[in-house]
Amino acid sequence: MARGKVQMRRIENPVHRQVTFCKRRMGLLKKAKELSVLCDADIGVIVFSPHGKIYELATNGNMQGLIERYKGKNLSEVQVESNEQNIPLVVQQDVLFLRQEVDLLQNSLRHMYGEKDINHMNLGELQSLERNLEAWVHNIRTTKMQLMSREIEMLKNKEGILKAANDMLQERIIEQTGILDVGANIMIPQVPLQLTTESNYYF
Amino acid sequence: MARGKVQMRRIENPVHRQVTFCKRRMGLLKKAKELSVLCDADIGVIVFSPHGKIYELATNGNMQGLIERYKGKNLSEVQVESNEQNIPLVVQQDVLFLRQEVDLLQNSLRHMYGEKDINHMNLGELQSLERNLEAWVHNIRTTKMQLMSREIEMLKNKEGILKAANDMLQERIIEQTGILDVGANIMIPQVPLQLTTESNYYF
DNA sequence: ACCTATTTATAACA
DNA sequence: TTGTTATAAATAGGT
Repeated sequence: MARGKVQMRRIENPVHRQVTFCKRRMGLLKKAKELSVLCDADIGVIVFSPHGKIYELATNGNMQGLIERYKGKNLSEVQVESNEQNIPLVVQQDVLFLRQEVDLLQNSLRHMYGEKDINHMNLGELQSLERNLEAWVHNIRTTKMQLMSREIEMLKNKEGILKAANDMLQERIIEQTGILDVGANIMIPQVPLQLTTESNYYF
Repeated sequence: MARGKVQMRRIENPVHRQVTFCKRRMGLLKKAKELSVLCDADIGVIVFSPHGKIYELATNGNMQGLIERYKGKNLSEVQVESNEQNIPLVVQQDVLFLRQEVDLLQNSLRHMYGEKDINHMNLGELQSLERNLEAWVHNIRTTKMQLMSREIEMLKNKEGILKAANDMLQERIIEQTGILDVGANIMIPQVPLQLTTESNYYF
């Protein structure tokens, strides 16, 4: 499609084929995601490479569910009321809980992708979602702090190195000129130990 | 992609959305076919329209086979689990399936922001993500508050109705028995105006 | 992986 | 829907 039109048949050169596979595969998945977001559609893409490797995309975050939906089949219904005697209560509760969790997460994913409204979620769902997001925000803050600590360390190192270099240069100038007060204007300003303006941007 | 760049979010105008869905869907399937031919890959694409209509492409001509192949590569690892004697196999399978689904969805949520792991994001990206999540949490809290206000209103109404009914019943009893102190035990307890225990669960 | 000359896809409009 | 066209995106071939 560029630097020359390509014929629609198998690319015989294995190197070219591999490169094209990689590039076009990424393009295909990108297009699928875009279609999903723009038009509020659920899309699943499965790609088997010639060597059997699998690449996949499920815009609702879960290929299994998509396949089930495609096949029009559902999980077996666990009849809580009628089967109580056969199935331990804990297991029933597990199933119910997991189903709720799946619904919640799918709802969340849909909202994130499609900007759908929260107004269709009930209080329990909102509560759970809020907890998840807060945990997520906490993780992000932790990661940010780690990154910033590293940045601060790095800046301190730089400062030390520059100061040493500066000292050295001053001495050399003194040696060469014999005039003492020249060095005063070259000194690095002594700022108190604090975050740089750039670092503060990230808060 | 033409006559103006488009933002990557749900197209609100339903006509535009439908047109774009039609065009991009065709584009996506074309790209999938091309990748399949050029690079000798097997590809399956499933598209659910917002109204549940299914569009599909299986380059080997058989979606079922593609799905079986996909499942075969994925499910074999997970099957090893403890067998509890009393629980029907279908239920065990349901639990396994749901657990897998939850994992996948959680993973998706976690990795959704640009498909990046938090640990590989830079400060700017983290900052942006944090802001987005905080906005989301804020929306959720607002929605929760609205829901709860409605619930409180409803409960107040209920209280009023019950109290009126109670008053009526008391009067009737007084009329019928002529004994005044019977009604005292039927009175609704006068709780201060506050959230119910059930409502407090949601904080 | 990164770069661009070209080819393709497609948004807006009719 | 379908067609047209100006423009955005994807990407083939090369580095």
